[in-house]
Amino acid sequence: MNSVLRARALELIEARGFEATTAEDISQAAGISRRTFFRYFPIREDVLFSDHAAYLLAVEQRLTTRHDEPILVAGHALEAVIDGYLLDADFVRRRSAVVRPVSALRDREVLWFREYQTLLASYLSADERGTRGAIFAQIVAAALLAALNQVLERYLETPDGEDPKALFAELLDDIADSMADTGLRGRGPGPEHPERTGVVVINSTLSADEIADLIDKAER
Amino acid sequence: MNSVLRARALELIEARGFEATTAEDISQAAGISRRTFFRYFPIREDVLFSDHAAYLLAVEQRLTTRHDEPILVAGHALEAVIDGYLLDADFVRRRSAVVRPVSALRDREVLWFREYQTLLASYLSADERGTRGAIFAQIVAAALLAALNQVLERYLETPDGEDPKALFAELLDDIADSMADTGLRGRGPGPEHPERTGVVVINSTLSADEIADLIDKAER
DNA sequence: CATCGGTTGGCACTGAGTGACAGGATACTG
DNA sequence: CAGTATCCTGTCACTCAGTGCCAACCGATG
Repeated sequence: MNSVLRARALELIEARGFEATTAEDISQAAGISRRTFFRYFPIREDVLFSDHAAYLLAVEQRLTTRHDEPILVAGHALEAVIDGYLLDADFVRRRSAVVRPVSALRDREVLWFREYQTLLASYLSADERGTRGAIFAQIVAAALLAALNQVLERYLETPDGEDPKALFAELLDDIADSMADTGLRGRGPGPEHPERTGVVVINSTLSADEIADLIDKAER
Repeated sequence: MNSVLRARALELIEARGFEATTAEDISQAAGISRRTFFRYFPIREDVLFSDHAAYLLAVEQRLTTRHDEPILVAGHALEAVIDGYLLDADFVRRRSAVVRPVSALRDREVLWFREYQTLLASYLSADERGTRGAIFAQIVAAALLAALNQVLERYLETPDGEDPKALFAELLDDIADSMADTGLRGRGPGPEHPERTGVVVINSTLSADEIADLIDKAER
């Protein structure tokens, strides 16, 4: 039923536009009563976004069935959404065409993506101690979701573009790398491993000796 | 008027709760008609968020009146929001108390923050070439907004906590640093400054000599 | 058959949001 | 000053989202 409603709704909206398609219209087209429609979708806009509820479950699932660097686990979990989009490519493309021009729908979509973000953030902050950890978890989650969002958007607007999963994997790597070397660290910036020394040399065309020299000069 | 409405609305909502406060109630309390109320706030929830429209302008302003590393400019611009919160601390605290338990209001707030994000993203991607630049702009904007959001949230829940501007500055630094050394770069990862050499030493208790030694060994 | 939990439909109601129109205030012009 | 254009407000009427309530129905189970 759920998916019947979704299909009928999309057809009607494609034909008449979203604002001109009432809950009554959709229910009628699907052969149910208006009242029942609102039992399936307490918010009218969500007829078009029922898939996200499923993806959300899938993401949550994947968070628990993998053990690795937390950011990578989170990223891998998010791929469930890409998988969903790929499987349902036809629907998802048509949807995006009707969502884009309607602010109420765009807003609703943003809020769905927000769900993923809070899910990831709570996962990422689970094994982080202290306030800073929770903050960084939110930041990383936001970055991951922005990446996912961009990947999906690009996939939708250029059907024959880059492979979305590959692009996402690439972005995920970049994000994970970024977070690895700075204050945006999982286990807090330093105090827990005070004796550790890390050295990063970027884009160097210099020899080790010359670098050592630079360090000498920079020391204070 | 605008601010009168805001004040009356907050009082009523504090007293009866949001769902039980109709647009009619608010308009009446402010001495205007319901119709006029909707002229000020096409969406009822926005009575409580009128300040964001102003902040948004301030942020946009600041984006143009500073020249520096783009991420830092963006961060500096966002501080306008913190300034606003600090100036209007009383209102903003009472608001947060009524917003937190009401999902419709939380959602609306999320969408306001989304506005900042798209604003920053479009600024950040302005001088970025190519697809990658636009993607990274979105990611960075999302990270900055998550940071701002966390800062404000923490400020609201613990009145006597850390200085929000200081905390934000710190997070901004972290984010800017993260982006500086990896693929998440503004002007592309490296090729434009191939001769630059950067060295970062983290949490070192070692001397410069010992570090130079490490580099030697790591060299391949 | 009886009945019991879950789903549906019908009905009525509240309240958000909007279009149309009619004053009323204000400012500008000669 | 009178005349007029402009903007703001209130009134009325309407559509439609969303919800509570109750009655009917359906399938399973004893």
